[in-house]
Amino acid sequence: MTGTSAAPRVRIAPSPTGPLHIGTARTALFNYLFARHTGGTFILRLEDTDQVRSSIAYEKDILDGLHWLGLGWDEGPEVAGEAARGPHAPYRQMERLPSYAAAAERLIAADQAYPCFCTPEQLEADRKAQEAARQPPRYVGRCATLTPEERAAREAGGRRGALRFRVGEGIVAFDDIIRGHVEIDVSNLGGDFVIARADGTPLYHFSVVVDDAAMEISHVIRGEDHLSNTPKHILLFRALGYPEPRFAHLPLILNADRSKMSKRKSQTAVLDYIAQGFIREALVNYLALLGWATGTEEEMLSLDEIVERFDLEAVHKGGAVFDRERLEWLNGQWIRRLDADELIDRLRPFVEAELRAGRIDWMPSDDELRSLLPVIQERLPTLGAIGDLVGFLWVDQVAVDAAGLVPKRWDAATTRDGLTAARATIETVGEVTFEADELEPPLRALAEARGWKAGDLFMAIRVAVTGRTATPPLFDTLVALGRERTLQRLDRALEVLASA
RNA sequence: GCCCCCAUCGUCUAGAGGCCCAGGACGCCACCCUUUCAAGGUGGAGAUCAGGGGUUCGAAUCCCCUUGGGGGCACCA
Repeated sequence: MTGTSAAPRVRIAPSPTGPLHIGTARTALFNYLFARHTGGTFILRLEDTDQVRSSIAYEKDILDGLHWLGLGWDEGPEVAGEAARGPHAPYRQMERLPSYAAAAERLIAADQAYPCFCTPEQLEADRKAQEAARQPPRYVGRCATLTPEERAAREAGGRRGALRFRVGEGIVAFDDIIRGHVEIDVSNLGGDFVIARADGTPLYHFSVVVDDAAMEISHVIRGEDHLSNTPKHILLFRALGYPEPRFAHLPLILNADRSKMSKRKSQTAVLDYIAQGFIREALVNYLALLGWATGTEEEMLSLDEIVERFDLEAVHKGGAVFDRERLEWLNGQWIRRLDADELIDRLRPFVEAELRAGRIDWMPSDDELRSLLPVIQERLPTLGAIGDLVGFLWVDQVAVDAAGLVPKRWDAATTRDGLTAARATIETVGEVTFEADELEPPLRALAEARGWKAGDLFMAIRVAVTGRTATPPLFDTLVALGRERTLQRLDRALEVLASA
């Protein structure tokens, strides 16, 4: 156990082998929450020792995503011209190789680790045999008892061994902050495990321990998938003479079928959520409530409010299914809370995306967006829904077909009459000012005079000018469209009806 | 196969022995509002608290077993 009085030091240690995953974001969030709540330090470390799968592009995606979420770190790697921050730089494991080599030397000197010359083929054969015998996979220990002469002989042949850690015997116990007392017999660990590749690069179980010790991590808060591996880490902390941090294993985020959330079955990339128009307030709020609750009935909480209330010991043990519908609801709630300027700023990129995708023909001005806010703000489940909601305002022409133009209770002839009359009314009324309040009464009067249900007439107009049956309120929509374009679209619809 | 973890409405959860024949939210249904769609309001369906044993005057809450689910067991992280 570490000292209890010092401020906590926690870390998020993603490996840049893929885009920022929802699960990583949640783990980062909980570490951040714990650090901020306790006045501790939040550290970011990149675990890039898997050279084959790691890439700088993923690293950027992860860092950008965490920034986007508002989860700033106190200590972390240099990035984009910025110097590394914190007393334990560097924060990329591939830049810390000497420290692992030194730790490895100490273990070898103490005979707690030894080189293993087994080939991948041999290991694979062992595994197959164990599987056939219905035995759990485990390293058979072929190289555990090599004499110095035997080692020398193998090394003379130019072969370099991977480094294995001697697991020994006994039971490792620890008190997980979330799960309570956990005990595991090391005989179930699968035998002596590899801590460094033949090329000298460290493996996760090793580098994570060396770095957590070096960076004085006091609380290791991570996913439950690491629970079974924790004894390996504890063994290494002890062998290296380092104090053991406290552990807290978070429940997993699950697919709908309750398996660990995966790319195959769920949308896992944070960047994809961002691209669809989920906002950080909602994502953070939602993620915080996956596996943790305030104990009250409040559920819309800002990051700061969550920090205030967060309690690691109140985190659940059971996994939680990721429910996108609930996220969308929360997102809509948060969008409605955004003030005008903020919403416009956040909406702009999504309108630009519509333009790039060719779904609209020009870019509306900020003022135009602002004037639309009263009717769209409560209708956006995501920012990305903007195009679908009002994209028809920014296209040269909407697609309408004769059948679609005719309201359910009407026929083509009535629709023709209705639109013709409505056009005339709108043209007349709109001569002076073109406002929703001015347009509605005369059109209602028109419907009344002709014995039409106002809703039917409105629906015919709606489809004629927007090409859709579901839109924001009609008169606001006409105003947004403007008199000229409203009339043009009515004319166009009438032409379509005539030629049908 | 072995080890570990977990278990309250479909989902996220409240609940830390009596306030619970279980509360809230999402989703679903109905109604209200209403020109459509949303939003909002009101109401409803939905959990014998996985099952079975205990402990206790009393258990969703404590213990045990069973079942179910998940995770781990790489020269991945």
